[in-house]
Amino acid sequence: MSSAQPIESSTPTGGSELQLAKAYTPADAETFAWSRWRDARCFHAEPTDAGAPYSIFIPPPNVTAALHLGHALNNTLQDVLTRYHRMKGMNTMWMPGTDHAGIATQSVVERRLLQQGKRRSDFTREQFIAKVQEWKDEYEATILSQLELMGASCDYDRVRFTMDPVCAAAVRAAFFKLFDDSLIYRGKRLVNWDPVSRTALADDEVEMEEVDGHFWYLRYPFEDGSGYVTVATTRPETMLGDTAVALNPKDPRAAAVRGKKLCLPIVGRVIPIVEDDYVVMAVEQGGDPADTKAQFATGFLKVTPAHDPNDWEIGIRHGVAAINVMAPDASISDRHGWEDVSAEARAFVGLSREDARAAIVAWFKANGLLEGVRPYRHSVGHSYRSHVPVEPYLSEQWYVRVTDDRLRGAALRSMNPAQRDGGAAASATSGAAAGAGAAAVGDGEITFFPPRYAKTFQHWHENIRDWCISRQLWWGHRIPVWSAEIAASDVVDRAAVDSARGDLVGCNGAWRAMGCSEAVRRRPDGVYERFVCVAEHADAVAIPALAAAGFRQDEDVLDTWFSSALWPLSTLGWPEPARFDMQGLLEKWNPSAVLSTAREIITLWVSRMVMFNRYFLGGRVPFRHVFIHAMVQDGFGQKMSKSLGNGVDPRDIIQTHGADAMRFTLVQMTTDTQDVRMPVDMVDPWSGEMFSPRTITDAAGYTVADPMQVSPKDPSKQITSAYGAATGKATPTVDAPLALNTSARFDVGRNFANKVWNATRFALGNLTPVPGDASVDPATRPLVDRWIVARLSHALTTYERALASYRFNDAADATYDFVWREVCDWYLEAIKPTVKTDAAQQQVLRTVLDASLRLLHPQMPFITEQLWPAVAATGRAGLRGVNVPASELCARAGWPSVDTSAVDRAAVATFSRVQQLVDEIRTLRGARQVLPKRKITLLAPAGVRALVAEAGGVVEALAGLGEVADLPTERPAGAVPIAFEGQELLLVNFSDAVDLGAERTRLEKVITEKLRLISGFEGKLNNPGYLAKAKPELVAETRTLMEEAKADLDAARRSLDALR
RNA sequence: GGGCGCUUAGCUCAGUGGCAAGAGCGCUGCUUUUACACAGCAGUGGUCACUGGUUCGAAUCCAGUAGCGCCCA
Repeated sequence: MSSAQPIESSTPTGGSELQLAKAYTPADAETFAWSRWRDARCFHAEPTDAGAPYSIFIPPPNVTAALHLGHALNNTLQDVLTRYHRMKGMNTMWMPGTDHAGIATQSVVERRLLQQGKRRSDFTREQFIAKVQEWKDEYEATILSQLELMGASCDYDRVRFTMDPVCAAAVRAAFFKLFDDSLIYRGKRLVNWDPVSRTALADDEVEMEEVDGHFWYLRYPFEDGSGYVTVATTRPETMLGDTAVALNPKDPRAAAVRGKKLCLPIVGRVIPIVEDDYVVMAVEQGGDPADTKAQFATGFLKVTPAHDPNDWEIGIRHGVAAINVMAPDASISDRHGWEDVSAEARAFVGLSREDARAAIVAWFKANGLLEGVRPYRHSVGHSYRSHVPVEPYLSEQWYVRVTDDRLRGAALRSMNPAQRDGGAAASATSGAAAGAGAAAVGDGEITFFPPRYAKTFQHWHENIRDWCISRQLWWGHRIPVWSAEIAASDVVDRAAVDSARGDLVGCNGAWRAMGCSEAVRRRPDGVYERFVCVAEHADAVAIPALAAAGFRQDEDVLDTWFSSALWPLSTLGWPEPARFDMQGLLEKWNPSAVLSTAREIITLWVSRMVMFNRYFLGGRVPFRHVFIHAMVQDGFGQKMSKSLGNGVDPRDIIQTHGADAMRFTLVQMTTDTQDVRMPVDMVDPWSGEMFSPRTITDAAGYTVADPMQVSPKDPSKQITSAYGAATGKATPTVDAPLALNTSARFDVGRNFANKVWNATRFALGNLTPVPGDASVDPATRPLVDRWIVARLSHALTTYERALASYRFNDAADATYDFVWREVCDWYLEAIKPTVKTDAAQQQVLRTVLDASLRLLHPQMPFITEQLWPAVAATGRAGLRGVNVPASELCARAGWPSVDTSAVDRAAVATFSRVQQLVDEIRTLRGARQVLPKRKITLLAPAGVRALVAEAGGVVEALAGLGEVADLPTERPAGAVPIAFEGQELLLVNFSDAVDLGAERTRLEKVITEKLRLISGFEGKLNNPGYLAKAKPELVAETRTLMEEAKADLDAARRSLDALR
């Protein structure tokens, strides 16, 4: 710590209080707290530590970029849970780490290389991976430092990366077992193919561009010569691969063509007519006239499963073949699956797709089968790399058979039965297992918060498709399979392989003896192929042997989610903990307590973790709760993104508001009903002040900050917005510096932190350092002390209940209301006159303060840790029935508790009356603008005076009373009446002269309000249905309220009369 | 196209059948009362998106309409 450290303690024997700076400076607390936490290693957990296990696996952030506000939110919530349970005494471990994010990371690195004029193909695989590795190292370090800045209490000794050796071992083991259990197979799939770079692209690497194209109307004759149908297409060159024509079953012509066959022109292939809902009907047949597609459609759709994703789906639904007519360079080819090449069709083989399009259109025209051409503007996917149109291309990929009951069924059975719809469907999907009747390990153990997300999970699994796990990338876990073509004579069980119709058939050969798993298949072209999956421990022996035998390793890597799916296993050392010195972790911390994540990832990640964890760990679920948190959007309901320049960097917020302020605000805004809008403000680089930027609408219709802004302090000074910088529409310069994004929302947290700081400062100034006496019994204390102890208990209970059901905003509000509204506004104000001289009251204050810091710690760890030693230096906290066990560190302190014996419910009720009385008097003071210094006199009946007496000076102090006396028989001149519990009280001496006009206005307002109330009550009480059916105590309560309101009304009327 | 949500004060959001609809920010007035002006006290502000229904009673439950968002296809 620097000399700016705001805490300076005097000599212990000096007896004087500690000195704190007037304003809270977050940066000091952040440095101070981390130095203590690090020294104590207090976030490290060992399986042998005491306490029931509580663990959380961080959703590993991608190493593509620094953490954004969404990460800040999710990690704050996880940290709140982690710190809370640690304080509860559980054996708490929060596993940190990062994800290699295959496609995303490779893309950003390739994009950066492209700026230097280089491509992936300029490097060897090893060189390129080294480049990506550099990027990863940089961002992994950034991310971990961000987690620390935010105060995340991860077990940093256990940081994992999805491609480090521990995780890689798990990937190898998992793949091997799935392969060996025949849950992995080869399948076909359409990928986004770039014919120039000859690579597959991820969906987000495809850029949609508007293109001026055409619809060609082609005639396909019926096989029986009875005429033709006309199909419309934007891509006539694909017709060589047509295997059906589809129309909508609702089309009026459907019955007439049902069962008929068509003869595909040029090729001569006979193809069926199928009926499918997907087909857009032409306007004439009942299609939507407002739908552009319907305007262009004929109602007949050519189906080319191998060259169009929608046609692929139709092909699967109707069982028609997929015929690939193109080579990887997108030229027409008869060597990639097209076998029925007619003599006429042979002329097109070898043409580029562009030439083929022209030639085919010409052929249809020449043969009188071209019905027409219409211009059509539509969007076409282009490669972000080569900028040519992307070709949907059929290719062979590796799949996991997640539709198997051992995976899909297990995931469904893991659901809490109370959250799962449809008992019948449930037992049907459990298949054979349902017959056994007994629930297996892990069944029914996963509960979603909020519950509605269980539906997403269930629906996903009921409609799940097999999972394509291969990716044509270099960055990732390489698929551990070697393959080679083999002679038919080498196939041992040829009959079984032949009857498997292309599927892999496991076998026991020489490779299995070497520790590998082996399978053989017969390809459609009749060639036999052997696949060998190598287990990691067999690498040294098997790989050289495979290479020598002519086998080649698969070039592809695994989908990123394959290693992510193993996260709860791999990070704990599965399958060989001893190999990495990680014994005991898996048993202790898997299953974890909760997975906290965003909803978009339920299908990609949550589902797969459940399937894998259950499959590899004997049915165990990876986590018992799934908490889905809200999304943070900008002030216009738009996603925060780099390109819109509306993102808020957590590091900027930490700098301007402090980490605790950011955390508190994020926790408080996390409700479970809806997403949260965060209006984005900017920091003026010229003045340092926050302001709301001018906005414009961009081309895509988004509301964004104007690229150039002016300083709110000095309109002659220019500012560049993040949107301007992100889009290149403005460039930050010395004369127009970049403004940081921030949000005024975080002021709430900053103000609260400052309040906590100053409340503590006040308390420290009033606490005489003593050993502390925990035997002080709250029951012997004055009303206000008994009240605050009861309210502490209430706050703790509310907080605990809220966290138990992941209602974070309720938890934050509980702390805010208790600390600010109750401790600061009432308790501290109430004890000001007495606390300095009352040692027992000091013990109450010390204890309330100590417990408050503990209560606040999970959400505001830094400020509480910094204040902790100062409070401890005043003496041992604790009261009879209020337990706050001593601790060196707030982060390791026990969670406070209040025994029911120390909770005085009567005190709460009485104090609530005191608050009402004070409020009434204050309202009048406010209305009459009575100066705070002026002491006024209250004239009240005996019952009210007794209440004032019981409050022990609190009413006098908070309402500014100088004297309390009995009501005189005659109303004194200048007395102003107020209503309290249906009685009339008088206030006198509050002003030198009564303003009659103002007084009349006030009373008339009171009368109007009371009349409104009374009419509401009367309406109810005159309603026979209400009297008959509502709960009796409710009716009685209404009557009481009615009586009070009437008394108040009468009093106000009398006062008004008196003024006349 | 299918699914899941949302619409409450100027703004951001609570409030899942019962007192008179709440909080924070903003705004207005007063107060620099030695914890805090990043504050205190008081106040202003709402046809609970719309239409219908159930109920003694609806912001809350049901149905429909409109708008917005997300996921899947």
